[in-house]
Amino acid sequence: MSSPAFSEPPASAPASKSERAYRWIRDRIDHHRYGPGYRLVLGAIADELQMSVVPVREAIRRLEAEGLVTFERNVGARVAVVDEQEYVDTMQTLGIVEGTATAMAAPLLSPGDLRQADLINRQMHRLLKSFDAQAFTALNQQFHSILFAPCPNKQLLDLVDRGWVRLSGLRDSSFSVIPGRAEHSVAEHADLVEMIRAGADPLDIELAAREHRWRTLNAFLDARHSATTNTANTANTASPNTASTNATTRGRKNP
Amino acid sequence: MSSPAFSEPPASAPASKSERAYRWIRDRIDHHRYGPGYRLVLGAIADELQMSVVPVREAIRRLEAEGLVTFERNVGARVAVVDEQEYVDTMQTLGIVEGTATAMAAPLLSPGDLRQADLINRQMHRLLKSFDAQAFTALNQQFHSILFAPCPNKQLLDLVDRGWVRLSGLRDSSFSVIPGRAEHSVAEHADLVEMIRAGADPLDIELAAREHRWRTLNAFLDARHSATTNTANTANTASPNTASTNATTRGRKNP
DNA sequence: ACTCGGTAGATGGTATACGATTTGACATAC
DNA sequence: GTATGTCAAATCGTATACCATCTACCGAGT
Repeated sequence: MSSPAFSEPPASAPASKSERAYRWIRDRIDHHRYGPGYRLVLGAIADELQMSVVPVREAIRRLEAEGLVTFERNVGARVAVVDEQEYVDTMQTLGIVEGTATAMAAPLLSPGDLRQADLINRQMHRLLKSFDAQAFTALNQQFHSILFAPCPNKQLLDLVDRGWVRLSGLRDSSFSVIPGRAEHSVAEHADLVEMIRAGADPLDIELAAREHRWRTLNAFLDARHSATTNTANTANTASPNTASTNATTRGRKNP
Repeated sequence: MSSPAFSEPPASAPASKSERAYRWIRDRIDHHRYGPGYRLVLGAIADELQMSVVPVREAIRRLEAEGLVTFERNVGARVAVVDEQEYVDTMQTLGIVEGTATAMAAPLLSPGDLRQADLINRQMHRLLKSFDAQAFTALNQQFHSILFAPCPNKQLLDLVDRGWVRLSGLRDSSFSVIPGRAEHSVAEHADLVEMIRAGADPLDIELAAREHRWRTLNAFLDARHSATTNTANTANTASPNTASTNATTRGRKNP
């Protein structure tokens, strides 16, 4: 009864195929395997996952509703392209909801949590020398996740989560594109933790967290507008997606 | 309820069936034809809309992703039941995003817009005598919609919209359950418009709008906790859904 | 009476099949 | 050389069919 040939699917959690498809696609989007603009072809995905197109369609509907993919009738779905305007909007919105979530979570954070956050920030500080945007971004998310995790409002946490996911398409580049932003970010992190530890007014914490994110946004916009011609090249070296994006935006096929 | 500018398909091309199914179901949820807990049976809906179940399934996936319906594998979908905790969370979240949206929109409001808002609030004031929760709520939404409509952040507007939709299941009862809340609400509306007209600090506007909503929430919670036994009856007379909800929660069929 | 177990019907899950639409390319005319 | 028309391939949209699973009901055993 241990492991006969039959009854291969794990009896414990037989997730539906559409669920599997959803997770599979989402995973590839999250991990940048499918960059912005990548065409999601039903048949191909179904084939690769060894299922029919129907579950894949449903998965894509969900992703569409979540704003992760765009959809055009009779043409198909592609990973949502985050243009500058959307990036700005999302970043702004994330600042708002994350700020409030952090403020709501602040009184519920244990000393251990705060120490953990400090630890991560210290790691980020060390990373400043041999700078690795990928790793830095990952730590950044960890840091903030700790701070807003105890927020009792599930809705709000969900929104924060979605904001992060939406940005995942190009958030690597944020730090790499903006000179000096990473250093400031680390310093602001330390301040934020200190405020929480000191039991500051929730509204102050909220605004501090919000401003922290908005400053990154503003730095991005400044850098973008001052050096318009140069940015393209910088972005190219930082994110390997750019090339494929350009290639896939025009034609119908994926490379 | 009515989504903002985007997500409106060009009228020229006939909408896909899954799109039609989506709108059809969503409309019934918005208009309380399908109350919380109502079972959405694929076959029945497909039959009524004269299509196969496949498009209906996709529509339900979208609704699921939007949080309007809950789903259980091999059992089916039902209109999301908003329990007290969810109501609180949603109301709180709505206060946050709506507050910021209102603040962002404030400098972009024309004198005409403000007059329009005033007009609606005056109507609400008149309604206070012959009180009609349904109408009052509708006007309330109109009022706030005017105030946050020019907010340039589409993401944020989308979140506000979703918040309103999520609450539509029981927001009628908010005003009817809470004694005196409607009066205060009208007064706060007037204050809010005046602040905007005077060009107040955006942060002040934001917090005023937020507090306005949170006060409704707090009033609801107070009323709920002080008179636990009585509230149930009041709610019953206000919302006809309650009976059917109880009936459908246990069994699998809808009445 | 109560519980357990089995069975039938209802409903969801998925595969397959076929029609509809779009796209890209090639050929032809100007 | 450019524009336009035609066609085939790719892909999406939907219907139908069939299997899997759940629920409700009913009868046997205690």
